[in-house]
Amino acid sequence: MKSIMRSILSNSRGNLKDNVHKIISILNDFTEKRLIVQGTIFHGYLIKKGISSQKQIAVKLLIMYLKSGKPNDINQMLKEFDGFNLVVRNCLISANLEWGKLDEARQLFDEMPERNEVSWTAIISGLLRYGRVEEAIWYFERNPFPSLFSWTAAISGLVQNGSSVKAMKLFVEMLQSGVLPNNVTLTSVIRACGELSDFNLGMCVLGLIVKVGFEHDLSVSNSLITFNLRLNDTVSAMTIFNRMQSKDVVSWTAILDMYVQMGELAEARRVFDEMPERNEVSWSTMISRYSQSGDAEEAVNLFIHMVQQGFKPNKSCFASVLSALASLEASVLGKIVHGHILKLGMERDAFIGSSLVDLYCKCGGTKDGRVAFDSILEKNVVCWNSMVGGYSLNNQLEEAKELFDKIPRKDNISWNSLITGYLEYEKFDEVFEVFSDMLLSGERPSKSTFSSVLCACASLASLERGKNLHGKAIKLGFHSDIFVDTALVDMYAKSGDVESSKKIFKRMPKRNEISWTAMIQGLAENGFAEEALAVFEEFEQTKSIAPNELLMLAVLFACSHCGLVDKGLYYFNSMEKVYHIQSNDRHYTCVVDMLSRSGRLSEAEKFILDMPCEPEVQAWAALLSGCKTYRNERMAERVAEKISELAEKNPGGYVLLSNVYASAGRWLDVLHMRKLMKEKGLKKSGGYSWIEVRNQPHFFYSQDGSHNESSEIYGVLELMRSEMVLK
DNA sequence: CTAGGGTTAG
Repeated sequence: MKSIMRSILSNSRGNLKDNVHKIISILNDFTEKRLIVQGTIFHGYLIKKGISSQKQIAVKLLIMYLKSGKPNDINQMLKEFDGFNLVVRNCLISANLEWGKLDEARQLFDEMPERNEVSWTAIISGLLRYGRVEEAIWYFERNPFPSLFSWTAAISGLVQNGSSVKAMKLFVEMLQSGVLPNNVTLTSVIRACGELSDFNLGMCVLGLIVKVGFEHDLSVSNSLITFNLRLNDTVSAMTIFNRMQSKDVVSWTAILDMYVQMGELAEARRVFDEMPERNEVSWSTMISRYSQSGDAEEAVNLFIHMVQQGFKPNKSCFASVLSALASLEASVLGKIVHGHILKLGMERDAFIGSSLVDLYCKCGGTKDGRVAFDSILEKNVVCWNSMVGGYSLNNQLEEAKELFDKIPRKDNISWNSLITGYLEYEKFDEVFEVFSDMLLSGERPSKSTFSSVLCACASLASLERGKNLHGKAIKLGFHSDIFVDTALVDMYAKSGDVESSKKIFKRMPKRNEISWTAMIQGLAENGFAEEALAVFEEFEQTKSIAPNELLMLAVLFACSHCGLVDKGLYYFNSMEKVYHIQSNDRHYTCVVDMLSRSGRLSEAEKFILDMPCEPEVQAWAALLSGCKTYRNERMAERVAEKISELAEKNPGGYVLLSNVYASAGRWLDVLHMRKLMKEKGLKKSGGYSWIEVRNQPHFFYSQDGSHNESSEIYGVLELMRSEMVLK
């Protein structure tokens, strides 16, 4: 700052024009880098020098303040700059557009006493930037200055909105009206061809490019690289890149993205590290790619490096890093980044807002998430979905439903977010209700819709509904989708129809570790433990997929249920050595259960005591049940002692212990336990069972009430019993 | 007025 002042001062005796140029370039720099504090100090200096109201400088100062995002001072400024209204109003319009205050911008535009080409171009491109295509076209058609600029603004705006067909139509109209494109127009048009994945159209445009003489233009070449990447022609992309006489950051970033597209993230990183020049977009690209491919930590690391090296993150970059922070549930770092965003006035942006909503909700703070949601100015469907998803995630399902009903234009993800919320918290009736609303609304269910709703069927063992959905999925062409098929395998197995489950599993063209887990677990739970292990051996021979924790748990469960203790121990011991999977408490419980069931009680006890992590209460319970079966009362006494210790910490332990005492006939201890539970305000959740008859589940509760037709049911049972006794 | 980078569910 001081050095800038000094250089101005030393020049102050020189040519005034040179000084103005210098001041303007400094102000431009402050504006671009949003250095509002430095800018204000500099403003003070200019006032002192008596040149702050020089026309060009005054406008630049105004733009700097406008871009720094202080909408409340607008009116004051307008009054001060009442000499050159048109320019100032244009600035105001673009500033309002930048803040997303579209209606204010429109009002300002409509009330302008006179308008120039810049005013028209600003309002058209601004509206397009926020997807208000209809309004933009309305203005475009009334534009009295249809210059190359405004044609280009409209075309590029349409492309950015995904309305590439409309953009191409406009381009043809432009050519017909006798206006020739420049390199800027052409880059947008090539992008449109890429969005449409239309090779022939691209070739036509290429002909035009050569004809107009832009084939060696840097921007045009860059967009041609991207066009070829869109069409998966990496060879042509690389050829263009190699033939370019001059390359810039954009070219390098495009090639970086090419390697990502080819699945070579490491190679992309190498390009990134060796690029001759990097800017905030190159950083953004690398950060977002790490975030998208699941390496959130590296994304955040890179972001920190970027800031340390003095790069100013922009909206896209913030959106990417917030998404990475959300998946890491890093609320502390998230709040720091949020602070910076607030300082820059970017929290009103839809992309950043959505990420903030997601971040806070993933960290459990739906209230903070809602604040972030409410501060977004122009909400798109993603913002709504993030908030609905956030409520769903945190079991605030009423809020989720209420907000969902307010979404102006719902998309597939809106429906799925609500459905997964209900599924997660086992509100299965609501899952089906929302699903049928979805069908009624005309929204086509997607693969993830099917996998969620099928999962609800699996949890309810609702075979009829599951079969119905299976039919619908086939009709919609999802019959060989890996997610849908896996859900079907699980649904049929959980509903007891192992044959159908096996049939679907067998004809799956592709399987992932979840598919294999569903099949192995399904077979084991239905009493086909040996077959489950055979499937696991088949899995091992594929060698293409590594098993995960859940798959190994299913395998151990199978071993435990067919008495193959040594095999189970073998698999357990090879988990870390062979498969590099850290065994968790649930795996240990499974092994304890396995040993206890086969009577190897002292081994089980030693195993439990040697565990590197805290054993689950269930592990002790499994051992205790073994003690009971094999009548080892002394060990039972020790284990019960241990369980009651754990019960202090784990409320589930009381329930378990009271059951253990009950089965041992120690009723006094049972009473004691119940009393303790009551004192601690614990309730034993009632067990129940259910069957489904014609899509209608019938519940049977272990405690009160049971079933409202229980007398009839018992009547029939009695009848059947007497029949059986007679024969 | 521009090419390269952005958010949500599974």
